[in-house]
Amino acid sequence: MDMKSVESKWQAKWEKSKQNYFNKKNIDKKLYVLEMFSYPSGAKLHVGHWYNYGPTDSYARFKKMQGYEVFQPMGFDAFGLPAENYAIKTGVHPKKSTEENIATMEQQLKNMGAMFDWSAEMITCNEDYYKWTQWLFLQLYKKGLAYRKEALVNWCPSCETVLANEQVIQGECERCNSVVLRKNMTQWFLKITDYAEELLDGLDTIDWPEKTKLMQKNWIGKSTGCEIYFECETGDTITVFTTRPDTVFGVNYVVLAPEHPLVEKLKAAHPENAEAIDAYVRYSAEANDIDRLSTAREKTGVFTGAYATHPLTGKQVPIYLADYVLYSYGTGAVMAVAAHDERDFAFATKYNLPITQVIQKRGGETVLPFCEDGILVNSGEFDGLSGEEARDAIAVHLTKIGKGGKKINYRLRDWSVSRQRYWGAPIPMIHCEKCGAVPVPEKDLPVRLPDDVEFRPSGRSPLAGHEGFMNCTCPTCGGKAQRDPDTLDTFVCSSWYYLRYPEANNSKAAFTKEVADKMLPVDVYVGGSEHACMHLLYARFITKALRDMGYVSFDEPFKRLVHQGIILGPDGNRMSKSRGNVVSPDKYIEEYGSDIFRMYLMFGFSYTEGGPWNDDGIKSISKFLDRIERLVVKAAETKATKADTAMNAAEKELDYVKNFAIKSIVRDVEAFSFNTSIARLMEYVNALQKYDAEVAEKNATFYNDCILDLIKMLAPFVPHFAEELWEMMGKRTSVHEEEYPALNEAALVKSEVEYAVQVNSKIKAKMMIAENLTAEEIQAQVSTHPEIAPLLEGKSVKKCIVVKGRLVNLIVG
RNA sequence: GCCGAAGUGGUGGAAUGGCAGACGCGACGGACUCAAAAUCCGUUGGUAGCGAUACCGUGUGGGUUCAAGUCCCACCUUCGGCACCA
Repeated sequence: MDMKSVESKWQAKWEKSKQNYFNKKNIDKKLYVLEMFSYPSGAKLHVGHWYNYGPTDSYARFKKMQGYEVFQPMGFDAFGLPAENYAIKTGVHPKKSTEENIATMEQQLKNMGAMFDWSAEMITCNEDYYKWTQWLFLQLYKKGLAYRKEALVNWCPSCETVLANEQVIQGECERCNSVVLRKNMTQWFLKITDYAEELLDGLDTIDWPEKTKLMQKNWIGKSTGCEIYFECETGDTITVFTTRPDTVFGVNYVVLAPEHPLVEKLKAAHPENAEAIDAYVRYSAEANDIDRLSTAREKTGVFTGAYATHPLTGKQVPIYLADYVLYSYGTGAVMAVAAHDERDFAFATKYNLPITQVIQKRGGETVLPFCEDGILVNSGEFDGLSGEEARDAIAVHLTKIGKGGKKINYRLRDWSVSRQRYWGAPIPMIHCEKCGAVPVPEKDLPVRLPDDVEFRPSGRSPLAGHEGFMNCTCPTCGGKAQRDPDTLDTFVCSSWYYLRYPEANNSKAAFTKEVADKMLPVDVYVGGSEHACMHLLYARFITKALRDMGYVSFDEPFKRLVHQGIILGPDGNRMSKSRGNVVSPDKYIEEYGSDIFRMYLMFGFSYTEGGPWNDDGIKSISKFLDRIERLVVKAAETKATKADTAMNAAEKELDYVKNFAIKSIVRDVEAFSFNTSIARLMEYVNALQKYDAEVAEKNATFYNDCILDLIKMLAPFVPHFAEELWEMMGKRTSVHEEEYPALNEAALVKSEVEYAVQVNSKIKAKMMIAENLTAEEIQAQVSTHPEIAPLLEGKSVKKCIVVKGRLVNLIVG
């Protein structure tokens, strides 16, 4: 078959019939199947896109044949750094390169033959989309979930620009390899930490890979502990957070992060140490990511000269600064228990500080640092308690005396969304000298991204240099004001796009509650696991925030999540241009067509595992389809050679294989186990060939139905090929509008089943045994088997295990 | 360092605690052909044997069980995530 012409023929028909468009009339049967939309950074689809979209489309097509009204849209996540970097390198405007890439990719996606509803397409860099991204930001601002604060950003001193975290590769700028510094800048943040607890709890309600849920759980990083107040000699209170209040009697010193606000006061109180303190603060501020990431980095610190009072013992403990304490976590201060914390131990050893043991190992010698749970010693009234008892008792005691209490901390940080970049949605805020930060009124959206901007790095946001953009009037006081020169992180664009698809063309609203509550959540979401702690977390947060603002009624955006694996280069490494192991789908599409390419992707790999690319498998799929074609061509000409009577043995066998395949495929496709589904199809084709070759007098009606069922079963996997065969069989409709073949359980019941017969757990024989026998009858029958009987002679059967339909195990002695 | 996943023939990969290797690829043998391609049929985990068959076999070592690739313990290797989170 000439696959290329067959494919374009059917693609044209589908486009004309609009049969892949979602039909709102059937909304009560909706199934929202979504693949992560693509990022048009390269000009063409790569194998990864194909592997995500091809098999998932087969899933969607399969569900459609099962009677669901499938909604499967596609769009482009079109803002972002690669287009801008490309522009900086080549001078081509990001808008131009993005539009060209999208045009190419759209065509390639159409050539794939997926049942995307192109009427719902949207592109995040278009005004009619980013207008609503800006609207979303304003709603978050109104709700108090967007705020501005000074924060550290990645700064490339050579490019003179801020870098996103993803642009920092092992501490270096991805473009010029300069060592990235950290710099304080005022940034917009979204308050995702408000939802930390709910984001954690919600994980129990969704059908996601356990691995991904665990990654999110660790990322959110809940830890339960205690806050404890240490009175400082300056009269200030140093609050520390600890998960080990049971070790509080072992505190040897208190450590502040170098950025801690109290540092200035301590310096003033101890001018003799000011110089050393200043030097240390400077030292840690200059530490770059490479040093920071080094696991072997030695602990450093400096004594402030000041002391704090231990809340329970009243003892004076020295206050240190050390950058192994992070200002951004907990309270930015810790109590150091050298005997029971590895870091504190290392620090105390280095600076010759005392080490006080307060926990004893249960049964065994305590080797310091001892960081596990044990029995309390040297802890006054708490001596003898176990770790768990002591943590509770000490927390209760601290609360009673007003020196602290229980506290929960999360590692999750608020989401920084300001990007000092050009190719993104402008942040819809105005800065007025009189009124401060003022939101752009919704009626003035979108805040348009101007085209004529110098986007080459200059040390500030590209938009800041565009006077026409920057200068505006304050919506509150009418005075002169300036726009925010930053753009939104592209993850903001992708945090809500699934809400937009069902109403992609709504010009009055981002989406409506009425439609969203019916169409969402997304039933099955398929994409790479690399988004586990970014996009997938942000989207959950935004959904919950929108729910709290009353815009939707559901809690989670993606009910079920599936990650496809990664297709590696033929050498087993990740595909990369520098390795030269990139496999381009195009030449295979050219040679074999998209159906064969898709089926190979589904058959050659375990979907969630992926693996190295290999050319051999694709030829075998091509041959498989050739065999089917020959079978169907012949069947289309087959005339009845036998009266339409009851099935004979050969027909029963064929019917069995067919129904077995149906049953297996229904289960396996649901589990995204495409390779086994196709294996069952191959078995069915083998059985059809056998029947065709061996049975001279065919039951033509039966055989014809078998062939039609085969085509229906092929349809989700090779959609164009199946349409062509369907037409060959004289059909004038689309096979994709057919119902999936129904399972006939009765066909799977066999009168005799093969049992494996074991004696003392070793297989000795195989035997056909009637289906309806009791365990006793089976044992009796097995014992007469010529291979088995001699083995039982003179011995007694002590036990007989019968596994219905599978095996018999005789234990003899 | 911590957390997680995975290790199965020459190869891609299958196996609700119940016949390991489904279905393919490759290889070997055969049919068709002047020949080749294509197609069709057969064999194909290893070792020993003409053979029936026997023994061994799912990273390594233990264990639980009538029965373990699957469950438990320890270890090795690879991959992924986090990384001074108190």
